[in-house]
Amino acid sequence: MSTTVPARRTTADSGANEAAARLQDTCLATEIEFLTARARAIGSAHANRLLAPLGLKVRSYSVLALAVSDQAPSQRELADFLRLDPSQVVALVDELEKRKAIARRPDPRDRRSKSITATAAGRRLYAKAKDAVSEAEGEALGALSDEERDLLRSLLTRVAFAQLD
Amino acid sequence: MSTTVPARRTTADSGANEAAARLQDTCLATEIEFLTARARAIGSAHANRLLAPLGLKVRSYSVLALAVSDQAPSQRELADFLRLDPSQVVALVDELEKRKAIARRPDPRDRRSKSITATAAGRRLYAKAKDAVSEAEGEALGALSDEERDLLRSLLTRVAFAQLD
DNA sequence: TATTGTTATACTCTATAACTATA
DNA sequence: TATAGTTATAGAGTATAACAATA
Repeated sequence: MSTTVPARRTTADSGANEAAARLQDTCLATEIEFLTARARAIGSAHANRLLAPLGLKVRSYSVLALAVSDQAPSQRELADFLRLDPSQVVALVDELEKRKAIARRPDPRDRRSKSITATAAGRRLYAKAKDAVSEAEGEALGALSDEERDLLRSLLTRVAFAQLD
Repeated sequence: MSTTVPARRTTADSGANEAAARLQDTCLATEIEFLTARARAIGSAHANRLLAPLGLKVRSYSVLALAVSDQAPSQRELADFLRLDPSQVVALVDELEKRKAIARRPDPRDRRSKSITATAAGRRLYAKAKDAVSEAEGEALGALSDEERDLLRSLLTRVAFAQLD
């Protein structure tokens, strides 16, 4: 299948792979910014595909996951943590509330603020969704060993939470 | 500044950081998918901010970077490599061509295809843009040593180019 | 006066289908 | 018949400003 003849395509697939191999020698392909973007595009495509049967996407899944935690975050805290605008969180919370997966509770200590918590149905939904996301992560990280995944996780954690702004 | 009293906010900043610290204990915060998305959001925000004075964003910068390489990629190859739809590449190439930074050249071996190459002005623009992106990468990866950055780069490369689909 | 949640709005990004010209 | 580039369009994601309730 491979050849030393200078770049002559046979099928669409091999052509694309040849081109990708050539372009991997460019400066751009060594930039962590670019690699992160490409890894995320691949990862969220996998996750969205496996979450679709549950009526979720990575963003609504993320809100649900934080609602299931015992932290009872406010919408503002969700927005900061997920790097979303507060107005986007409104829409995501609306959607999950309409599905009876989460509930808004007024915070007695600050009545402007609303704590987001999961319902029993929301916790059941999350259990399935978490399995789907685990499977997606397995697909996306198939090239790495368990130890390498742990290493990647710890490096990314330090980048993702470097300044907590 | 810190206290052992249970979660009582003083300023907006410390409140956000306290919440972020609490939410870092959740399951979601250990998912590589989530960490990758957050790292990318931070990284591209830095890069877009520093590229703005040059009239570029991360996507147009990426097209320019590949045009500057000696690979003379086709638009289809750009789309595959950058994980963009071919119709999006049309708009990006249009924009950079209008600025005289890149040029479309018909491929003599396949007249359907157009090779994308940078002009002299495009190479000068790229030189400045690359500095901006390097600075952005420095800001985003300040928490990591050089060795750790190399390690992160090699792990992400294997994830980003696992199957070359 | 400042902040939380909310609404409205616009802009960017992404995905899809159809068309043309070549192969 | 299939592919590269193009156009058009719709949908998803993102950013901004303004408002009411509360601090």
